[in-house]
Amino acid sequence: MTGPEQETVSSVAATTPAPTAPVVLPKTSESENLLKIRHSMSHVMAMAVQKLFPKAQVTIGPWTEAGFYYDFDNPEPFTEADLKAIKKEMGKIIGRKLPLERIEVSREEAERRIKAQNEPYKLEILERLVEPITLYTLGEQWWDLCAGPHVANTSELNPKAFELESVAGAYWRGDETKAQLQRIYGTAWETADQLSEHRRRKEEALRRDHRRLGKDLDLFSIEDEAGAGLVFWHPRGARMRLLIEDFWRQAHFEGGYELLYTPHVADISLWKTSGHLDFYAESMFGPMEVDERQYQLKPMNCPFHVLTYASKLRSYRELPIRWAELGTVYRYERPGVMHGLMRVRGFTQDDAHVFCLPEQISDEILRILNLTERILSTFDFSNYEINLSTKPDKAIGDDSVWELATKGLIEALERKGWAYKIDEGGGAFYGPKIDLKIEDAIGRMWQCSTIQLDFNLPERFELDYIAADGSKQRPIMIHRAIFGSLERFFGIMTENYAGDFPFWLAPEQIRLLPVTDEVLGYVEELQSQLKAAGVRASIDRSGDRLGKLIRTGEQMKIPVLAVIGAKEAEQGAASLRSRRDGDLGVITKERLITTAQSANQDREASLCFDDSGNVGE
RNA sequence: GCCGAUGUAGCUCAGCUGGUAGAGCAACGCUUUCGUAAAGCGUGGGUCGCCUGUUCAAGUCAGGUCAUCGGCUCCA
Repeated sequence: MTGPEQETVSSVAATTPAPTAPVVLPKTSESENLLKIRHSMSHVMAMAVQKLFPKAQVTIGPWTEAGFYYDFDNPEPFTEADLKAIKKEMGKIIGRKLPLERIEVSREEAERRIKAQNEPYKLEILERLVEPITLYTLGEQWWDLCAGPHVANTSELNPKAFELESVAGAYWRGDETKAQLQRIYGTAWETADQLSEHRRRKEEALRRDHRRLGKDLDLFSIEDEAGAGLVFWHPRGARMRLLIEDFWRQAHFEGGYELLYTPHVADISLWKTSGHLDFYAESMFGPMEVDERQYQLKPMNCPFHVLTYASKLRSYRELPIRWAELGTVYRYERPGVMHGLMRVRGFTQDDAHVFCLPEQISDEILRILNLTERILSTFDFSNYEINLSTKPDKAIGDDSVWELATKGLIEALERKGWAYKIDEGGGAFYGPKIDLKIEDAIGRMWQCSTIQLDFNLPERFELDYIAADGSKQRPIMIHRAIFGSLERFFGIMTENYAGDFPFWLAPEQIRLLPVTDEVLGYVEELQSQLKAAGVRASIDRSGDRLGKLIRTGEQMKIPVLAVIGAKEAEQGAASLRSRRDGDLGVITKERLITTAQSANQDREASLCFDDSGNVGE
């Protein structure tokens, strides 16, 4: 468990950030200067590439949040060594203090200049440009079609504040049927300090990578032999998942839901009826034949919940019906797209469906928003970005239904008091939706939760209920997921906490560290008492010295390490060291047990003792 | 699926232009019974992702395949 790699990892974790003034990284979108730098830097790179690789044709080269990239069509892919050479050439160009000049040209003039250079992609770009057509020269020789803005001279570019980061394939115009280009990614800043801060952040993201932590903390694995995108939950990860699921179930029961279990496969006719076979087939595992019937592994849970609804006659008095399920689904993902727990082929949705009356929409959505907030905030996600997506051009259902439903969503958001953006026409063909993104500890946004109205499935399965007047009516169906995918959420949460899980969620909460073998009897007694109280306590029996026991415990990010030597054993106590809060002092075992127990009950992030009642010094 | 890179012990990695594998940590054993981030010594452990080919000889070369990583595309 302890490799050289881990040493780096844990020493980063152990050292508090340097107390020097923090470098604030400006965003391209906020800094005109940075935007110019990056724009110009991409031109400098393109010029460097064309000098070193005369056959390279240029395409586009925009700025990004952390830098810039440029796509080239080059007969040979660029290598790492090429990047070094390109960077060196860029340094030379910058050193020559070349002016960048904006020139406005006629379409004909631009075309003439491009043809002279034999740049077919530029010609294609030109076709789509509207006047005024501008180009920027870089020195005497080189120019590119560009709207700008740019720095006035390469002397404004800091040769110590940029780096070429990677090379990757990219399609022309992002279309996979078009030519594959070579994209070179770079990062560029105003100062060298900003560049090193950018590097530090990249390392920080690496340190938090759930794939790394999943391995180091022994939470899960993905096994080649079983196949890509299929997750094995190890005992420690499984324990955490169970805690998450238990909390989720409790929250759902309290939130007025009932839970369902449905099969993993069903006769393929179900997927014909639902329409998935028509519009979702390429994301589905192929069918399997059993007893001359075709069965289909489920990519979604909804048809099962719909069938459950349809299993008997429903009255309006029953509505709203709220059913949730932790349903494991399988989806075909193309090779090469899998990514740790974030993108897999088998995952568990925290899926729920609400069947309700049209006039109940707003109440039900509000109820879902409240439950969503409750569940996400328990994992310390409390900054949200909300999108409301409305009717697209191609849609089913009457305008009046869409209007009613969209109004219901807006009303719920207003009642909740949450700010939201409207994505006009961004809804699914079968109904409007609300998507919610959460912000993690290092400012990244992740979309997990989604609430979608569905006018399609009730229609296809001819769902109905008996209304007050005795007539048959179609219910409104709402799909919603809060975690989205349990696997993916687990990955996001792991990165959010950087593996330093809150006390209640940690797979191993308290590790007892015997200073000598003499105290093992007492340590074992304490462990079984903690376990009896539902606290996940373990004993480090390695026989290593205390320093090593602590080191190992910290590396495994155990929330509480309990040092027990002769003194503590005699006092019936433990000397506690909290990963989050440092030394907690010597605490009697009774207090430790009750405090840990209530911390579990209240889902606390750490153990908290007030000062009274500590044992001696 | 596409472009590029990678795949050697449980982990992290070394192994030059082909001559049947090494280190550190981990594991195990012995000694040490130790007080808040690594005690000492020793032992075991790999058909070098998999298949096929070239060669007297393949971890090393070639082809295929699977997986992983960085992207593209797609998406929970």
